[in-house]
Amino acid sequence: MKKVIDKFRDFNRYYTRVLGLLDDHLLNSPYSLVEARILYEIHEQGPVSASQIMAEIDMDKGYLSKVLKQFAKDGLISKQLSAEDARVSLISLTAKGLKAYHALDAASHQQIEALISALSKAERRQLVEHMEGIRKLLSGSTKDS
Amino acid sequence: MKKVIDKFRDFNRYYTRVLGLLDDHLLNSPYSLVEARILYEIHEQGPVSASQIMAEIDMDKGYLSKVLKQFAKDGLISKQLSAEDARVSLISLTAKGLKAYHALDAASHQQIEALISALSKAERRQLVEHMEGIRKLLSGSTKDS
DNA sequence: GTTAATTAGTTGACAAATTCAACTAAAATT
DNA sequence: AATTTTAGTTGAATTTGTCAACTAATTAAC
Repeated sequence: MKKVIDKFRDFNRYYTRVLGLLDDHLLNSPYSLVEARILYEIHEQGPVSASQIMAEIDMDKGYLSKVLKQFAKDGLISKQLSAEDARVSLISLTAKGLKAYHALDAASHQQIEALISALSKAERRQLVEHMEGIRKLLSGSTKDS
Repeated sequence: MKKVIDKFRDFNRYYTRVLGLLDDHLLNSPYSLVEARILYEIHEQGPVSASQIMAEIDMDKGYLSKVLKQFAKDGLISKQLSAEDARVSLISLTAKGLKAYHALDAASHQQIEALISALSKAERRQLVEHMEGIRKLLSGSTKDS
């Protein structure tokens, strides 16, 4: 009988693969994983600073800066200087950015839908319970470092 | 009340972060994520072909070839031509490779241990049940494409 | 309230990771 | 025997990510 930690690690390998399969699909889009995630955060958090994005997604600030620069160049986002702190720009999605986000969102949604298509209502409820259970058990250990 | 798919996606974002934190720790080692995973597969599957590794980890064969080349150069693996099929080499860990694997394995083990250190026995059992529950519910949908 | 230390973000140079297509050689198919 | 497929390699190119140095603004210290 395997120990808890080994089972945990088995699951991590398994779920890494699930996430990989889901992400693959995203490759029909012109956006990388991180780009998609950044668009998501901007959409989610309304006008948001680069620092706030960094707090959500762990990534190098230099790299983030470059991705945002490209987004701006592509007309996906707009920046507005913060009134309280002139160092920070608050970033929002433009109409074009919102459209890009929606496309990614819809694709991702469909992916998951396909993944759970065979599950009954009860099974879907169980699935979500398992996910929330894991999160509950691990939270406290995964607070922002 | 959020729908199942949205909760699924929430969990994916959450768990991506958990995996990211765990992987971070691995950065004290001289090996990248994929390298660690490849070492794991070689250890797990005994003498194994590059193709078999590719079946487990989804990655470009050219890239895998290069990583394996470097492993060989570093003395972590040895190759032996397959008796049945002269195109394939069967890869094994050398003593040095095994040592490298064990170091990674121990570090990863400790990481998880730290993550669940606050959990009681019952909670750990629940955690594993949730993980196995997810896997059971999703398997069939996640067969090799 | 001027100096020092932090913080937000940018930039360029660089290194690492990944992709891709062309290639060799062996095996399987027709 | 000729063709196609499969395993693996290689080099060139791109993408991705890191790092340190930098500017400008804010906060803390004295």
